[in-house]
Amino acid sequence: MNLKQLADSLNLSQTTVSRALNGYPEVREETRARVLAAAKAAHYAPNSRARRLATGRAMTIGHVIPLTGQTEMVNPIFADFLIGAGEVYGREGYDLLLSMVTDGDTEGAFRQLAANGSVDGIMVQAPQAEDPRIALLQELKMPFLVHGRTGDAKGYSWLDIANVRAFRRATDFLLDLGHTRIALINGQAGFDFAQRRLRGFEEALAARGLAPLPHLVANDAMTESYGYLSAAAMLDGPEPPTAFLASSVIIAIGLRRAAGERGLRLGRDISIICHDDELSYLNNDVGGPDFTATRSSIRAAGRRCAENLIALIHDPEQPPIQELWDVTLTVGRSTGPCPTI
Amino acid sequence: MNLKQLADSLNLSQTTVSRALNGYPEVREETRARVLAAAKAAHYAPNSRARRLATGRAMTIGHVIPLTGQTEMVNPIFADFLIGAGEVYGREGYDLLLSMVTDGDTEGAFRQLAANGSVDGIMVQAPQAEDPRIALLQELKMPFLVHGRTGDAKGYSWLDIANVRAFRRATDFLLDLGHTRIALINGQAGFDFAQRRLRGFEEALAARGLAPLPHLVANDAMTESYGYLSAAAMLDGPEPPTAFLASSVIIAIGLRRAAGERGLRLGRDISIICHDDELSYLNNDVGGPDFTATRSSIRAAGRRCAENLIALIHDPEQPPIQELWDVTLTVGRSTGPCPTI
DNA sequence: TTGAAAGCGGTACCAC
DNA sequence: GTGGTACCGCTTTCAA
Repeated sequence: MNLKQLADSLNLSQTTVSRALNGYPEVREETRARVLAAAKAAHYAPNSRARRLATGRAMTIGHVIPLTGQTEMVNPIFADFLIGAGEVYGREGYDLLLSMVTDGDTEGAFRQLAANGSVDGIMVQAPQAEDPRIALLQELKMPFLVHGRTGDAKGYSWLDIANVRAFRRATDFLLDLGHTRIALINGQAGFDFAQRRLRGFEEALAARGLAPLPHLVANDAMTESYGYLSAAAMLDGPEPPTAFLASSVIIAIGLRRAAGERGLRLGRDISIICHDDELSYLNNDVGGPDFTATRSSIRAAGRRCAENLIALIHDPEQPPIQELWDVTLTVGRSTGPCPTI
Repeated sequence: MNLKQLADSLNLSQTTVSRALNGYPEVREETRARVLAAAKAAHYAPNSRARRLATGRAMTIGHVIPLTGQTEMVNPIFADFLIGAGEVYGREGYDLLLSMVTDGDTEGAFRQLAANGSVDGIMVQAPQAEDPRIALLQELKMPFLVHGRTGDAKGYSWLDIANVRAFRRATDFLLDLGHTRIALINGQAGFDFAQRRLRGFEEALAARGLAPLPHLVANDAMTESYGYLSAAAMLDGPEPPTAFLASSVIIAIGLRRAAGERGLRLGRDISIICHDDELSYLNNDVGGPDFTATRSSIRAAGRRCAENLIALIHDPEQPPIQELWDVTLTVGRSTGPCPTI
């Protein structure tokens, strides 16, 4: 059943039926009711391909995932962000186009999406401190929103958390408890967020005349085994840390395993503050059951990014959206307070 | 730049240019070369919206993710399967449409996708033993492929692993080591895979005159905390298990933590066999660094499912594709052999 | 080997 | 309020 057939069956023109279906005001209410009833009865649904061609809009938003080696996006974060964004897209009538780039040619993928008009906008995740994707998307005049920022965060739209502030505060918290040997298990150094988190860490230490201990700072792709291995090495090495600051839940899972194996109980023998990217979450026990809090905050981040990207698509001329989220420091959710030294 | 403009600039018809670009044989090679060169120079890319309308194909495959409560798909598996499938789709010129269903109305989502023609096929994941999605998609005449099976696996296409065999073999392995108190940390009982895995477990035990110990069998959504809590309870309770059979890496992560906290070393004090869904993986230490093996096998599953779904879309009349993957039992990858009793 | 023209199924402008 | 009709940009007969 297509529009023409529906219109014929009602003895109306396609125009009128289309207007009735799309809520245009100039249709008589009685007519609209008839049309709606007939459409429902016939299980009519407008062909999205035709509609897209006619309107010139793809009603689709692209998420492009680079799959090259280390830089690859980490699982839990990736999935939950996607889910949050997907919820909003669905609600707003947009489809989510997920594009995997395996050959490292993200640039080509963007150009392709722009040239063949299959998306109305693109979500950019995990920006590097200097990220060529920004300039490219600007050149392509493709609406986009970045989750996170580059070092120079001017002239484009992004949503990010206040990484420096979050890590300064978390470090302060641990310092207040008397810790002096605090380890920072950070993400890969190229990512902007990792640089900002390090800065927050350094600033808090500097304010008390301290500096990061080189053997207690690690950078790598945020995985469980990285958390485990780096924590194990630090705990077994000289001058082991008395507290950890983990850059992600996934790291903290490994970290928690290393601590557990050594009989160190969280919140008593050792402090772990886990930051979770995104809407933000900071605690000392890596979340309650199933990381529910973390997962839902990441989803919330996905939702807010999606909402803002859609706003940008609807009005590309608006000034850049730039929103900084502050982090909530939640402590002792299930393991009690962090230990003092 | 569209086809008409490109054709005009070459003093050719749209027809010829289209044919040249799409590799039709009746174009003179010289003409084709001219067209190709001009298209490249002009950065021409056919408008996908127009092409989809004209061909009647969406060149898109839908993955529908239900987000209702417990049944929700577990993160790592979800993401890696998606990545594997996405690789293949991209290579074959298909887009991946990801649709989140938040209100529980998966049926409505399927009907919508079918009616408005925005996908050419649908990938179905995590089927229940009896799953209404199968009949619905058949009724809608929408090509689909199921990763996993229902209890009655007839009349539709699926790829699945040999769950019964895998769990029988894993249980046998543990029994051969002398274990008698083996715990099974399984997925939710409604899922077909959980039922088959239980069956394999039971069969292996029965062959030696044993039966599952009720206090050592657990069913729930496969999460880290579920693995942790159920293992902790069993280890601290009466008649603790000497070996675990975990239904997923994510469970095994939690399980490993519980063991670690109690000073039990894997492969020495306790045996853990972790099964990973999908293409399949079975070992005693939950995979090497970063679960690389597990993740890549799940991706491989995604790839194979995608390839088969595309084959099905290209020829919907072919007999159902039904493929059973056998599992490899890998032991002692990094922690040595499993302990004998 | 090439071209003219009729779709594909909607949307939206312009009359009435 | 309703209808006629010209697109949207490409594919695909059918003719030449």
